[in-house]
Amino acid sequence: MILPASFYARPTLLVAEELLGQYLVYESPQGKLVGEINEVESYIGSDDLASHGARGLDQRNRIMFGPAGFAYIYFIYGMYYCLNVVTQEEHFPSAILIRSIIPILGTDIMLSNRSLGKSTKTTSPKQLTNGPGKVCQAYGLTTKHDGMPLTCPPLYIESTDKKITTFQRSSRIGISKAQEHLWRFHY
DNA sequence: GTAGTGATTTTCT
DNA sequence: GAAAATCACTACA
Repeated sequence: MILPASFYARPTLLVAEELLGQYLVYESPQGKLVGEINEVESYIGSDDLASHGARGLDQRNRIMFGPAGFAYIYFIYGMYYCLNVVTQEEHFPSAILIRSIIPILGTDIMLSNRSLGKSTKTTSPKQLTNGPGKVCQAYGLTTKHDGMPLTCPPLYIESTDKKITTFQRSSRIGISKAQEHLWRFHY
């Protein structure tokens, strides 16, 4: 079953925890892609200095201030995109960054999307989508998908009835601020 | 195996 | 002008 908007319209840390083990599905032009979410990070409120929402509403982060259940995709480091899921109520900046997934279906499509022409040695199937930039590249997601709903095809998260109870918490990756928050969940 | 660094562009100061 | 929610390549152990 597709997770409804009401699932996302709850406290961000709770949603992040329950997203582990669910399937991120994208019915791409090339075919259906499915992956199990195994790493997420939360970005919550205007007090979270590591969050784009901390500096107030602007052109890039406006989706974070919108209602729950939408995709927030932004461009970073000149070459990568990151996919977030917007949570909680409208006007409150909060989102969950999908950091890593395990490919389930459409692995060949993901591989061709990533088109790693050079090094096939260091790229094992496990490393295909084990980073936020890689997930977007494998799924073919760009800022064209920014603000797209996650509650209906082609892009949505499928509930697996699986509840991950053994996961780890740690500080977030790739940021320099607010590292005291253990808002990264993975297993 | 780990450690260090270049790529590249959007956005804010 | 500088930093950024990253990744892959190179060098060295």
